[in-house]
Amino acid sequence: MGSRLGRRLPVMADVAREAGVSHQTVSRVLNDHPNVRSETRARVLQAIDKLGYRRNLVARALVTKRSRTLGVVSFDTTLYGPASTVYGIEQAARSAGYFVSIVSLKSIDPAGVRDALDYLADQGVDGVVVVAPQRSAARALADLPLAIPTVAVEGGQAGEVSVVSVDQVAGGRLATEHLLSLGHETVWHVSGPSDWLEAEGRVAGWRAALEQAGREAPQPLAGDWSPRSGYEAGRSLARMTDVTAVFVANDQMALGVLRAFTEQGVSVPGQVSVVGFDDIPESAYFSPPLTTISQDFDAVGRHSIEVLVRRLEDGLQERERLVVPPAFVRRASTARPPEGR
Amino acid sequence: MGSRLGRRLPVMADVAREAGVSHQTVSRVLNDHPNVRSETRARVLQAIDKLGYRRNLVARALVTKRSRTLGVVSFDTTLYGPASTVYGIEQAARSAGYFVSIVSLKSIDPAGVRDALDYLADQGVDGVVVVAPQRSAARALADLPLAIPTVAVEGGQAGEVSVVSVDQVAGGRLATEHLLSLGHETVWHVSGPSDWLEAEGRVAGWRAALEQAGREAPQPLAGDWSPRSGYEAGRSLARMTDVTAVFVANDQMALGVLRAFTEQGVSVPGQVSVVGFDDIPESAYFSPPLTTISQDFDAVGRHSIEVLVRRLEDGLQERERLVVPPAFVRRASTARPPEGR
DNA sequence: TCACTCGTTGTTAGCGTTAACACGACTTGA
DNA sequence: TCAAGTCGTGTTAACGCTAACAACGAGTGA
Repeated sequence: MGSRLGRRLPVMADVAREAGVSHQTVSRVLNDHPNVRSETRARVLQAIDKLGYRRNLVARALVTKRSRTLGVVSFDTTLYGPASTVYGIEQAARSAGYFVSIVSLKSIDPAGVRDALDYLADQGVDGVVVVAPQRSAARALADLPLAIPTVAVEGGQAGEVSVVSVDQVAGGRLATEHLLSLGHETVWHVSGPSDWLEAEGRVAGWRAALEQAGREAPQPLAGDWSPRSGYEAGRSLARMTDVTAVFVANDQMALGVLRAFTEQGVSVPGQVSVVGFDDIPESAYFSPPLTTISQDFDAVGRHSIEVLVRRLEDGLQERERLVVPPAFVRRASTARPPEGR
Repeated sequence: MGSRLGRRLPVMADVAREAGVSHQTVSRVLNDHPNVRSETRARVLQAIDKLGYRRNLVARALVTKRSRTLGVVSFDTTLYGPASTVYGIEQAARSAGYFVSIVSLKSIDPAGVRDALDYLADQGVDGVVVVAPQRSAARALADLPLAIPTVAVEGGQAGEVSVVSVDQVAGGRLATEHLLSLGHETVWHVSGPSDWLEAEGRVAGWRAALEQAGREAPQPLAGDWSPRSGYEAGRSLARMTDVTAVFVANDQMALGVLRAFTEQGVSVPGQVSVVGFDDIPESAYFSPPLTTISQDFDAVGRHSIEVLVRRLEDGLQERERLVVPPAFVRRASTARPPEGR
């Protein structure tokens, strides 16, 4: 298969010689140029096949100034959300004919984002998707002089970049309205870290739903997305006798909340109802199975590539914003409030 | 910042002109060539800074025939294990000065692996890490005529490729021995899909530990890593009155098992003890917190890059195999067996 | 018949870098 | 003092591809 050791890989000129044409004709065949006689084309293709020739994309990139590589900058791809988004991005990019080069950041300070973009720019990527869920990252992106077409995922409002995101506010609303509709007087909230845009959006949705129903919004408890922080919030909540419904900003923290409630003998959903966010694969098997809000990460990834490719290939200039709606998933962690609590 | 619109990016010749030297001298400065007068070097650096020059890595790759890009082929990076491994790989590669290009496969048939490698080869990667946890993928890899230096993660024995993996057999042993040491008569097993090498290794470790203790190995129940399949296995186990200890091949399935036991009124660890595998971030907050085996995915990722870079830069030819030991994590899902069961 | 167009192919000139070699100015040692 | 290094630098030629243009024969309309 063209790997006879010690021989150098065939180049276009070798194919040309084999087919008895010029290397430019080979190039034309490879690039589907219309003006090539079909007989010639066949001869070239046969030579390509015989020699096991593969076009050198680096040389091609040098002359065309396009590498057909997209960069992805993301924060901790170990987390379910980012991992799923990046997965969606990668699938979409590949099927659009682009390679994907990834940088995943431990901490997402503005300098980190800047460095990552420089790094990718050096590599010669044609465009970049930045998964920038923190406000600071989004701001950094907005302030940067962007030499390369860029799309932000969950990237806030500012700046010139296009943004694709899940409607977090709607998600927070959905969760809260569900609990209110079951008859709960009010809904408590365990939020994500305050500099995360997603956390902010969910808080806003929760607050809006309460306000609309004319209910008082209790002080939210702040977590950091980890089950551990949910557990701590859960211990606090278990001590308060007037809590009957909690909207937790992600499923992992909800797991911690459930754990704390179990330990304290608070029954879910008997005494307290709990709603999570994300719909991770595990949440259907929590005890009890978790009612939650699902985000279509895959769609987010796909859309971000669509937007980017539109800009790259059709030369679209105006900035786009695309919002993916979340979905409500009813399971067993929510019920009507208890009679006498 | 060198981004004055409408002007083309500066190239080496521009820097050379600015500094009053030849472009080759600029190249020497950039590549830390020793024979450059320090005064000249300073002048060049100043010109680089003034023009905001950045070296074109594509042109460089064309002439050096090395792209400083590594490819990663992985199966479903949405799963915690692969995601963490890929994360470790990416970090290690970047700090070794390599870019990382990712292909994540939905299904990992041999043709898929082959295509992914071809695809990356076209892009001009210098080396590849294949996360190949299925036997079929490992076999495909072993059979392939590998034009590019390749390292397999969890890749089995065959072929010429170097392999980095976690010692799954030791993990299975650890889990089983722990349960036996608590006084359980025997240990049941919920395994992963049979074509996964990891599943196979865990089964082998479990079987070996039982054999060594002179116990009968019950028929293992086969799952597919999902909480759902664990739940189903759990329902079967709950019905059998002689089960007091279960080793589940991953934490997600263990979650399903716990859920089934809870539903059937089987108390954990009161009546049945459960051990998982992986130590995902959630498992400390399961009900009860899960005793499990932790795998250092990060170390696996790092080692795979070390092996690859050794081959790339020091020209090492012999194939290496590196095994990372798993660790036992005791939590609250295991206890002595009940008296009269 | 001639001028013109069109389809097909070849020739030449880059893209921006590094490698290889050439060359003069110094040093060094006999 | 001269042959033989070193050092610092410049010149030229690739790397493998595409873009731009040139060339040529065949068809077309006047």
